[in-house]
Amino acid sequence: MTELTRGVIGDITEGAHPDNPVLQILSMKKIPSGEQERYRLLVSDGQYSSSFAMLATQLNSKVQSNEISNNCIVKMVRYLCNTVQESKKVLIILDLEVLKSGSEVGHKIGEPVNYDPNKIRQELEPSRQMMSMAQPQASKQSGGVPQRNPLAQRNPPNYGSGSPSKTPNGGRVHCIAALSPYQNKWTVCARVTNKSAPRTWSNSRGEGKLFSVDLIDESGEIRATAFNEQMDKFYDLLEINKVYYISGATLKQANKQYSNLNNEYEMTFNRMTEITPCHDSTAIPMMQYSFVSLDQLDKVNKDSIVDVIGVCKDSMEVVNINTRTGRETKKRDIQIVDDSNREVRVTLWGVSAESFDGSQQPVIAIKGAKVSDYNGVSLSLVSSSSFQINPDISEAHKLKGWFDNGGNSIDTINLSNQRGGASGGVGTVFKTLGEAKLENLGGRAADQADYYSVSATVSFIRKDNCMYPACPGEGCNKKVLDLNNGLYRCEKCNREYDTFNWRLMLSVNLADITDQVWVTMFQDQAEIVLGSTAQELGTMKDNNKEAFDKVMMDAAFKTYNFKIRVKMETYNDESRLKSVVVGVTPTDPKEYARRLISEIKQLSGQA
DNA sequence: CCCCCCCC
Repeated sequence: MTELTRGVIGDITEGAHPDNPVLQILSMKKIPSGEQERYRLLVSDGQYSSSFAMLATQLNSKVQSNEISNNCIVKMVRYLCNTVQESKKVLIILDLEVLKSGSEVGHKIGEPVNYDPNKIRQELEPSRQMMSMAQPQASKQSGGVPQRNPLAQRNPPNYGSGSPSKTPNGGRVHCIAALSPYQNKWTVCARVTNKSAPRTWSNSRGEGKLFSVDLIDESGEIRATAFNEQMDKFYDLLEINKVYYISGATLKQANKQYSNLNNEYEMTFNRMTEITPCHDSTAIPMMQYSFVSLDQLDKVNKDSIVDVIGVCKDSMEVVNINTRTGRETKKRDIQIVDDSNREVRVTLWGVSAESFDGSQQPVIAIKGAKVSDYNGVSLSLVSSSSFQINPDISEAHKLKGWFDNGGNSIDTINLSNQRGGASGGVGTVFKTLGEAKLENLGGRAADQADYYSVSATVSFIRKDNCMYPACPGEGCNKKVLDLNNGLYRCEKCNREYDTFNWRLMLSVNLADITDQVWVTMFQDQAEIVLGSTAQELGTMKDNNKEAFDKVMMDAAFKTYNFKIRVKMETYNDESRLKSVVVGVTPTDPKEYARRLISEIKQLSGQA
């Protein structure tokens, strides 16, 4: 039978820090606090009950998954007790193990009395007992009366693992998790885990420069930003991996769209802010992650920021990329896999891309990757992201063990199915034409393309102007002018040729059961749909109109999987969505039926 | 007070 650590709530509020105390969670309350929800818990040690406990936000998922529920018995593996508002105690549970589920226990154990530090401890009876499932022999040795854990009081009070509890001025160190805009006198002791490059901005509200850092302590994490003068003051002082006392910054609601740090607030340094290095800091953790298992990524919204960990199964070469804004940069795609048997593509940029070495198939832990819907799901690092190679954390060791013991040869599902993964075909997410219109694909921003795949039928092909004589110059393909003297002039190459190539630029209407759309198909795709080469068609067009018309006729009412790029394009101040087919394969009826079945299962909740 | 973050 699982026993509670009787009386331990009193011990903890008095400053003790026993290892692995066992409590029962009597009830939970969601605290309304902005976007980041928090749970306050009514806990019992069998003797006392108190609602002073809060769940660290990284454990919220255990409530949502019902692993933590009313009446469950938990062992507090990591916790800390802080004083807020002069004398109020708050217990923050950083990590716990559920020993017995709420449904297994089913009721409140004993008759705990509400703990009031000023009253109850004086009336305390002497036999406070430690009983735990983990130490049955301890209770036997002491003649059936379990003793308190002898290690219980060795740790210093308040901070579990010896983090500084005093500031250099002798004040108390606050924990990051307890910071809020409603508290104005505080000092935290925090490690910098990430530091951005300096950046400037200029918009209608003004211009300036800034940089930001991610700060963590044992209780939690927070982002801090320094603008203008504060950037000049603190940029060189704050170094990654070093620890600082920080006080007097502004706290405001964090915009979760741009961060996945587990904090509903973020910090802005101001002219009152003081930052001094801390040299007594071994216990401040190095990094805090909230990993999302790869099999959960398809449930995450596009553009979300997530932490992931995986084994780098495959690493592509570095390639040069020209961005839309004309800048040149480098990228490297890697493929990471985890023990949910999923793999996903991750894109690294710039220096990270160049220096990354995937040859030893390392574990990579990524903080703050951005979720993209390209080819299903893929991830991309952004400037606020960071990653660690083979970090010394349990998740990494667990994954490496899984990978080396068979995980590396498992047939995984590739969420970024560009390499012949589970769903095959032309890649990207399948939608109906109706869905593509409804989701406003391509309409989010100028010059921003969206891709989707659709199984659709060719309903009409425009014959007029469907092909043109093109420049035979290597990779040119521009339209040439027939000089009617056997020469053809290309304006782009600024020269005449004695020959030209036929190029197709086909305007095609596609239909499925939901809608229709006009798309453009260039050479390669048009040749597949027409079943003839551009050269053959060019000859027919000039010499055998009947054969040409027959090709066009025969091409209609055939069904393909089209991969379509949608983009907003503007001509003469008029914007319209333009759809270009970038891939065509015949629809395989078996694969199509399988996809429909899987969609039906998902819609009916069976998947 | 930023929040752009790239390519297929």
